[in-house]
Amino acid sequence: MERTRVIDTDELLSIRAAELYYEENKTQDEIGTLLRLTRWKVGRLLAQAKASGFIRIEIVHPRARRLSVERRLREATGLTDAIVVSSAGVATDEELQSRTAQAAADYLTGLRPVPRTLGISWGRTLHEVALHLKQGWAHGVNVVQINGGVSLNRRAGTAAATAVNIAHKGAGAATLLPSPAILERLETKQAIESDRAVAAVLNLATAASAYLFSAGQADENSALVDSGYLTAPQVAELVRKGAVGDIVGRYIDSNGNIVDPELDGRTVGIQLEQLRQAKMAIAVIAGGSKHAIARAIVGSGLCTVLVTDEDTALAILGDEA
Amino acid sequence: MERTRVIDTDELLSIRAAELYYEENKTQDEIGTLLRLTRWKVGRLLAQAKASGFIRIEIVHPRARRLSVERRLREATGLTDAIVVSSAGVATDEELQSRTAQAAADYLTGLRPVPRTLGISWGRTLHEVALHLKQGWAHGVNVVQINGGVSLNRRAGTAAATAVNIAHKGAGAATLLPSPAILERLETKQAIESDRAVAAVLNLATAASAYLFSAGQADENSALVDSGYLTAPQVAELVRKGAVGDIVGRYIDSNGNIVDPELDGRTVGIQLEQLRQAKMAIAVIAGGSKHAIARAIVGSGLCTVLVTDEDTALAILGDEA
DNA sequence: CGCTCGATTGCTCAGATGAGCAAGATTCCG
DNA sequence: CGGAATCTTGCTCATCTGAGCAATCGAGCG
Repeated sequence: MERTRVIDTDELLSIRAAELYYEENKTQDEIGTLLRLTRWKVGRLLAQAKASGFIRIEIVHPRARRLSVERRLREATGLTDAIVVSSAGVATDEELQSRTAQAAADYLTGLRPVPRTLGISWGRTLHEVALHLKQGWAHGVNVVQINGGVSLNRRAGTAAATAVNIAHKGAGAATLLPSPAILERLETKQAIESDRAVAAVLNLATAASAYLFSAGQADENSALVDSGYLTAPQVAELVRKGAVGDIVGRYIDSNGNIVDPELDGRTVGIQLEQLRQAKMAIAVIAGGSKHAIARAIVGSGLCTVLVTDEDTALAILGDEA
Repeated sequence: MERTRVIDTDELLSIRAAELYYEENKTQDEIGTLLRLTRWKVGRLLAQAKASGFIRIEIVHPRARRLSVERRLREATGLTDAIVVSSAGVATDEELQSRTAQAAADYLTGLRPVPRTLGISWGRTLHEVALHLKQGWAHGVNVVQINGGVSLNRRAGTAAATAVNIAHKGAGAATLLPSPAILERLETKQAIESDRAVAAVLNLATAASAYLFSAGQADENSALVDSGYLTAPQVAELVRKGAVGDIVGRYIDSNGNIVDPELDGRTVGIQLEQLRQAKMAIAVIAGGSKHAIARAIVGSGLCTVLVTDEDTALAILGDEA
C-alpha cells in the first residue's frame, strides 16, 4: 500500500505533463492545448516535476560517469579530482570493477602533464587498469612498484606483469621492487630494505611524480591472505582492532591510522605519509565490500584523486538511499 | 566482465555530451566549447545517444503512466483504450495493485459519456477501485452486479459493499445479485436463475452500458477458493485442463475459452459472450501472477479497455526484458 | 588519376523554451 | 472589512534547439 499523502492537483498535472513531454515528445504548447493550460503553466509544471525529483534521467552505458556526484565528492572532501562511474544497470561487482578500471585507465591517459615516474601498487584492480590502458597511452612513463610483491603463490608474477604492462604500453620502463610484501621477522625486513637494490627502488618510489594504487577490504578474501602473507585468523584479529582494509599492504582503521604497528614494521614499501604528501595520489576502488576502506582513505587524505563507482561514492558522501 | 565490443569514438563522445547536458545542464553550445566540437555536432551526438537508448528518462511517481506502452498495446491488440501505470520503483505487488486501482478509478471518473448502468464484478481489486473513487465521481450511476457474490466466508458482504460504495460515491443506486457464485448442482443454479428477483438483476446486468471487472489467477490463492466455492485440488485440476484464471467467476484457458463447461454451467452471472459484445468492458488487472490471465482476456477480446501495470502490459506485448 | 555517390559538416531559419517582469489573484492579519 | 504581503498568471524577449539544405569530404571504382 502506498503511503497516503495529499497529492496536490498541480502535482498530478505535472506528472501528466511530464508523460506527454518526455514519453510522447509533444511540445509544451501542444500539452497546453491538451490539458487546457497555457504553455507557460506547462513549462512551470515541468520545472516543478524536475525539481521534485519525479523526472529521473539516467545515462545507461558502461562508460557513463556521474558528474554531479563527482562534483559533490570534490566539494565535500577536498579531493583534487573525483571520477565516479555510473552503477546504472550493473548486476555484478565484477562489472563495477571493470567499469571503474576502465575509467581509471581513461583518467591516466588524459592526465596532463604526464607523470614522469608513476608509483604503483598491485592487485586485481590495478591489473585490470593495466589491461584497459591502450598501447601508446603515454610516451615514456617510468613505472616503479611502491610495495612488496605477490610471490608466495601460483599467481607469482602478476604484480610484476601489471607494472611491466603499464610501462610497456606507455613506452617506458618498469622498476620492480624485489621484495616480499610482509616479512616474518623485523630484522629480515630491515636487512632487505638496506640492501642496495631494494633501497634504490624505494628511493625512486619516494620520488615518484604520481602514485596509482587500489585498496583491499579487511576480510578473508583479501589479496594478502590469498597470497599467503596473512592468515584468515590474523585478518580477523586486525578487524577486531579496527582495520577496515589495506592500502599498499598496510592495514588502516576508519581514521586512516595504522592498526598494528608491529605488523606494519614488517611491511615493505613506501610509508602512508608519502602518499599523504604526494602531489598526486590516485586511488582506484570499486565494489560494495570496499565502501569502508574507501571512506577511510578519502577521509584521511591518503589520495588526491579517487576513481570509484557510484555506490561507493554515495557511501563516502553518507547518502544512503 | 562487460561484453567486449568496439566502442565507436562518437559513441563515447555522445556519452560525455549527455553527461554534460543532462547532469550538468549545460547548453549544447557550452558543451561544444568544452569538447571542441561545433554545437551542431553536439546536437547530433545527443540525438544519437537518445536513439541508441543510452538516455533513459523515467517518471517516478505513483500516479505515473506509460503512454508509450499504452499506445503500443492499443495498436497491437485493438483495445479501445489502455491505461498502463508505471512500475518504476515499485517494490511489492500490493503497491502495484493499489496504483492500478487508482488509475482505474481515475479512468472511470474521466469517462464520457458517463455510463448509465455499470455492471461490476467483485474481488480485492474492485474493492480497491471503489476505495479510490472520490465522492461525486459521477452524478447518478446505477451499479449492478454481474456475477454471484461472495457469501460463504467471514468476508461476506464485501462484494455487496463494493457495489454499494461505487454507486453511493457516484450518487446512484446499487442492484445486488442475490445468488452464490457457483452452485453445487445444475438444477439449483437453473432454479435460482429463473427466480424472478435473480432474473431481473441478470436482465439489468445484460443491458448495462459498461462493465467493470477484474480477474483472478488460477491457483490456490484465488478468491473463489478463499470464498469456499472451490477447493485447492479442484483448481489444480482446472489448471491441468489449461485454466489460466477466472473472469466473472468463469475459468478460461489461454485462448479465452471456458475450461470446464460443467462447472461453468453451475456458475451464476452474465455470459462471457456478453462481455465480448459489450460496447465498453473495462478490465482491471495487476500483479505478476496475473500475466497469463490478462493475456488471455485481451487476446480473446473479453475487454475493450484494459487498466494494468507496466509489467503485465509488457508481458501481453511479449517484450520480456 | 578523376569521377561518382554517400556520409559528414556547417549553416540558415523557424519553432520551442526559460528568465524575468508586471498585472492580477489570494491569503493573512489587524 | 481593508490593505499589505505573497503567490500565481500571462506575457515579452533573448536564447536554445532541431529540421532541412548546400558545401565538403572521403571511399570506392573504372
